[in-house]
Amino acid sequence: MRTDDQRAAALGQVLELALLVNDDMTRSLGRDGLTPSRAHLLWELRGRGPSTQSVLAAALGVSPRNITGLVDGLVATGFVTREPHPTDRRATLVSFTDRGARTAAEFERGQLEFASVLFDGMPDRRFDGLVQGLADVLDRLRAAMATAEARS
Amino acid sequence: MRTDDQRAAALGQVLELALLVNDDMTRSLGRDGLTPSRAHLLWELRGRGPSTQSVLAAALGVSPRNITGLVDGLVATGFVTREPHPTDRRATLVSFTDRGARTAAEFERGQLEFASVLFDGMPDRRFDGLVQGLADVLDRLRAAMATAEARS
DNA sequence: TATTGTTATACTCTATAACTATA
DNA sequence: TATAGTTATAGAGTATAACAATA
Repeated sequence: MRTDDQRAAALGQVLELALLVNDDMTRSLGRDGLTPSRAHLLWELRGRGPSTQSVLAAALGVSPRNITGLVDGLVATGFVTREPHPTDRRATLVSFTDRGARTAAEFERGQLEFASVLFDGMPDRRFDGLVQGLADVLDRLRAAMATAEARS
Repeated sequence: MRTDDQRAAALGQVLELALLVNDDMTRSLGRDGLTPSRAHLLWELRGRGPSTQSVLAAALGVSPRNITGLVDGLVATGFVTREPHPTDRRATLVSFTDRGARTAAEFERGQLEFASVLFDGMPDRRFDGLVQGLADVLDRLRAAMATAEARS
């Protein structure tokens, strides 16, 4: 049987992992002149192609006002442009600049490198145990957050 | 041999875990009227007892100016007080109010509950595999961030 | 001269509410 | 009447730099 101590230690691992992953990501993005929120917008844009701000607001789960600010920042730093929407004169289309498209494409390369750091040379058995354990924990966490969401 | 796809999927799990843990924590703290940064300050205070702001700045790894703001917020919301330092008239001691001490003590209870959500009913073999995998990944991540730190 | 914490200034992320232009 | 995006306002976290009081 597992002791409370063992569970607390495992939780500590999970919390530290979340912290370190966050820090690593923030630093890496900072080297590209990006913040996590702006990078998230680029990521969504990469998956959707040119998008209106209201679509981006829904995708990121933030207010329209906030999207105005994020796009302002990304325009000022040369990652995206605002173009008139071809048929709806109320809307604007946010599109990549060359630099923005290049940067977003490199997110994938960055992820491969990060996967190397985390998993290269790890024995298969341990890797498999990790993957199964994470799948289980993620299921529990998703379920817990869904019920918390529903209750609110 | 592991494929790139398997590694990418495992990385996706790690990133999602970091995201969900962060969100869950932020929501839970919000219910107590706290932000992550303010909660972090309370956590350090709990481990150290009454502390000067400069000690807290070093503990949180943020600027002294930032600590002024965090303590301002925690004083305004009734979690801590500023007291004169008994021997150094430049410094102030940040101490818990009753409410702050109670809240910080409940962080531990909250962690036990969170551990329950993540691990209750998980087969021992899977739990052990998860713990070993996390230990390995954490070692790699700490090492990578330490060398990145040293290089900068 | 060095340290502690403040004020001054600035940038980012976030929100709600009011408003304009357009559908 | 509803939608898209803006301005207005506000709060929180973060930083550097200048400064006052004290060591």
